[in-house]
Amino acid sequence: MVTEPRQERSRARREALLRAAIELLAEGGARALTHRAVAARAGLPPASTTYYFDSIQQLTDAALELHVSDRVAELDALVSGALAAGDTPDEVGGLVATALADRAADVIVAQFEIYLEAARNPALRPTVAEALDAFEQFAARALKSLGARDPEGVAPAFVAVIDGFALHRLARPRPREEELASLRGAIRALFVAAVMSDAELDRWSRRMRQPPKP
Amino acid sequence: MVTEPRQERSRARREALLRAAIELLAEGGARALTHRAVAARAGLPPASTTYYFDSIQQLTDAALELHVSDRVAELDALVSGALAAGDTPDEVGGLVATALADRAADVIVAQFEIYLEAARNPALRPTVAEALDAFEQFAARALKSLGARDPEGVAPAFVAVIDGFALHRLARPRPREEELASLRGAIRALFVAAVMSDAELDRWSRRMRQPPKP
DNA sequence: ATGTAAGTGGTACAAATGCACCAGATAAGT
DNA sequence: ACTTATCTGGTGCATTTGTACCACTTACAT
Repeated sequence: MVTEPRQERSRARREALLRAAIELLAEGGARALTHRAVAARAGLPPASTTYYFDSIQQLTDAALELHVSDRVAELDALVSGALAAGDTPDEVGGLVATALADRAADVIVAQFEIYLEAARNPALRPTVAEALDAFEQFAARALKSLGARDPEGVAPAFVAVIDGFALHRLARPRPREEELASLRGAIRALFVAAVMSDAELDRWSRRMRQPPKP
Repeated sequence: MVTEPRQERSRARREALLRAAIELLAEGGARALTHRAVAARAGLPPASTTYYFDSIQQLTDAALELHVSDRVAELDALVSGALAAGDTPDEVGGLVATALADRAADVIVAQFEIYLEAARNPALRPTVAEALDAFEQFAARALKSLGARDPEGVAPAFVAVIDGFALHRLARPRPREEELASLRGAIRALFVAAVMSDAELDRWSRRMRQPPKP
């Protein structure tokens, strides 16, 4: 068992190891997360990893948790900024879309690695759930301030579409303008649907062509 | 260099190794993909992996490609089925949403591992891009048959929201009904926006409350 | 049928990896 | 100042891993 560091320099070293781990994870996937590689990336002796963490799994988990809390803080600033800077809903949506589309790839890769790891390791779920809930609360806050009828109900879709776009962007980069147009369109679609009443949605839904029978 | 198998039994063995690799990838991530583990899972001797593949990386890539083509075939059947079975757009959307939400977790995990691997290994990009394009073409086909104004333009958002929901479901499982309601709502929002004209969208957009200045 | 290419299964081994250990240095509490 | 807990950096080792090797069997073309 390893206890939390009591000295400042030590705390900094521990954190350096975690950030090095995140970098390696983003660059090379879980395979790249070895004691030696993490220590080397952090510029620390090989044994430092085993001093601060009982196992490589524990190191990984701790790194994921740190990254998650970083992302929550980042989004907090982003949403506040967009709401303060944007004059119209489309502008706010555009600002958020741009900021999210411009995130560094390795940050996103690491975040998604965490989601996947949480899928197999339930011990990580509470941390991830907290982050996802936080993301959705930010979205709900923004949606509410724009007059959405059911901010909490729409928020998950909002976060989902953003992460979905990010995931696809990693795997198949598209021209930035095309990507942004798509993302803005999706955000606007969710915005509009969020302010429509059920009856109005139904009315529009009925305007769609019926699927042709083969 | 390893050539394609000439004998049927051999081809089957190669494929068994690839499917075993996908299983292991879903269960334990990239760390779990070792020669021995793959061979053991496939019930084959340890050396079979080195006979069929030059390196573990090549094995991994081949496995990812196989999985991708499986998913494309699966979606083909799904979309055709939903379009044939659903009477209204909401029904079609509901059918698709349900089928997608009910996919086995390990299938989705493997798929997303592939996206992330493509982010770091550009050699995989063409394969993944092909799959994403195929997904979007299916979506565009469905959207078009429902009367969307710009099916190709909306399709990426459609696929993004579906994958986004899937990703979040892995990391933070929610009650099935809640999840389905969210997903159906998002799909309906994209449907409705897809049949609205730009002018109509603008009109609705203007109905939103302006963000309050702090 | 028979020679050759393809496939099989077992073993071997160098390298990498996770983790343990420990002697000395450093900081914190008294 | 002194003592104790914490931290550091180096080395050692058992396991696991990737890959090479090879004797043997099976399938296929001639």
